[in-house]
Amino acid sequence: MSKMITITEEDVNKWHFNMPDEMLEAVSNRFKLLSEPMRLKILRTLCDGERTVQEIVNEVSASQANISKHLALMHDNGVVSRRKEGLRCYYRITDDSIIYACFLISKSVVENLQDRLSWIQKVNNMTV
Amino acid sequence: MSKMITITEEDVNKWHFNMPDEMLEAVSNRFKLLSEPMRLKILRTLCDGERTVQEIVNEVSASQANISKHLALMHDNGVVSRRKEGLRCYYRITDDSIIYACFLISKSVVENLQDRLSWIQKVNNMTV
DNA sequence: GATTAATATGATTAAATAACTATATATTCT
DNA sequence: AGAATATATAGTTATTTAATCATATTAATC
Repeated sequence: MSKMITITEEDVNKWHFNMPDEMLEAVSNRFKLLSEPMRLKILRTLCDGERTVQEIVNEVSASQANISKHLALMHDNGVVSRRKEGLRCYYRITDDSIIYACFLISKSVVENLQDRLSWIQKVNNMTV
Repeated sequence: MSKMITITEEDVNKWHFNMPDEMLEAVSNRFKLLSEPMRLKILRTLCDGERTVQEIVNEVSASQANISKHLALMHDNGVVSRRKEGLRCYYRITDDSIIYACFLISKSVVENLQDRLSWIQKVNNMTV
């Protein structure tokens, strides 16, 4: 049986009833970390397991300084963890819920696009 | 039985293997929408069901112009939908996955905080 | 048709930040 | 010790954007 996660309606109710404003600040901050394509690229790479900075630099083809800053930012916020081994520094995703959230948002974005597409097609059928 | 959602490891694998760079752009954009405390406040309000602009303005105590702009932005991106009725405009969350994602991210943030707290406590026990 | 109410939109300003360049800090190897 | 390698960090610049104020649009009511 494969690893999986289940979210119930109660969970969500708990979320929106108990979430104080200060907490929203922290949550928005976490979302902000996920709102850069470059950081998502890095996370996509790390989905497979830990990687050194150089490996990430090669996979996403960006400057070393840039990647390093993004990793530092995500590390400071607990999104990724690191492990030093000699000269290398291995980064990994701290918590799988990040990836689950990425999946959910992707799904939502795709469904949105599909809705718009089908709407456009309907309009086309009407006017042609 | 309450409504619920389940995400498997295969879903996630599908995500990170099939996600092209252009899609990452769209996903990061969606995350960006969720990265403002004010917009999260609005969404938290909408969790209960549809609300007029005025109702939201009252609940989150911000200016009408500000709320209206945030709603317009989220509407343009398909995060919220709207329904006009006379002078009023009712907004609602388009897709529940948004809320599920909020829940996941909140959970991740809370767990992060707890980890740090327990670490601090360990250090305290050592030095006291 | 003028007035009022609800919502949306333009223009401006201040703050945040991604990318870049150059440089610094380890750590390993000779 | 010194060279080479991997990673991190300042400092700068350009871009984005949230909030605000003023105004415009739209719909209901008198």
